[in-house]
Amino acid sequence: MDEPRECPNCGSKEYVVSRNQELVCADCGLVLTEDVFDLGAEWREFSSEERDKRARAGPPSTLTMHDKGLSTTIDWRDVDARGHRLDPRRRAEMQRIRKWHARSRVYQSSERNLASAMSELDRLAGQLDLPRRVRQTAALLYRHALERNLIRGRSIEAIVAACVYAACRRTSFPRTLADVGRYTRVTRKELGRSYRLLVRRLGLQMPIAQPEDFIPRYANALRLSQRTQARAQSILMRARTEGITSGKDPTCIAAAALYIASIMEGERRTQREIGEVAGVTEVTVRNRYKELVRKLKLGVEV
DNA sequence: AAGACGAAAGTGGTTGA
DNA sequence: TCAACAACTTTCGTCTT
Repeated sequence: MDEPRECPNCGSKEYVVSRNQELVCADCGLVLTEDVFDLGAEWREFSSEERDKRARAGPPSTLTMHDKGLSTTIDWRDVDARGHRLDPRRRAEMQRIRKWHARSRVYQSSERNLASAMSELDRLAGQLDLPRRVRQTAALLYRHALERNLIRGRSIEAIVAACVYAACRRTSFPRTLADVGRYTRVTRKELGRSYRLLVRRLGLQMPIAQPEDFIPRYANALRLSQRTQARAQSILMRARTEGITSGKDPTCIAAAALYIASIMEGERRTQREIGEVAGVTEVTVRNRYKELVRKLKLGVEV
């Protein structure tokens, strides 16, 4: 079976897991892997003293070994297999074993939680096309949530989705709650609740989403030119100085600005097309764009 | 035929008593 | 906790291209 590997650089067998889930040599800092979860072994949880005290028996529990390995339970009664009482010496030993057993289970359960959470995170992030930095932010948030015991009693899926959304917000990578919700079984309501919980309990402060953030993504989906994008951006800038943007759904504003820009630049898209990529109805695109035209006095011949 | 339009009624979330 | 409220959606009939 696998012994903890030696660091190829300095020979140390001590490792730490860095913030972004990389396995790092504790002595020289060499990064050994970027994906610690694939190792499947829990030995990295043993700190130096612990490892000396604990002799390993059996293989490392892998992620696929759901309830095997260490998770056998130990009877609380101080009797042996034949039902005879144990002598005090044996009893003390059993106490010790139970204690460690319980501790290892705590590790295991949080490890297992983390493992399934990370695979869910990966799946969700993949569907949403999230870049690495957003995924890492999400993973970090999840770890914090786990440390703060926010997961217990809630579904992993919900918290993961909330972390993903929060990560998008934090990194100003524009995905809406609805976008995230689209790829998870978690209901919108539950997702929103989890997200608020996360923000509150982790003391996060979020930059509010700006309409501008959504322009590139929508424009891309609609195959609109850079000129049109720039035009939309400048419309939004003016809208902001006029104070029209506050209180409205930023995606709606972005959609409306793009609609106007597409007409001005001669690459008209229908209200429906734009509404579709922005996830709003044609009616709302219309209302917002009418408002923009009126308040900004834009000369758009329709 | 498809898109744009606007009115009216309905929905889910926020706010403030 | 409840009601009022604003933003947004749905639906639908009509007008424009």
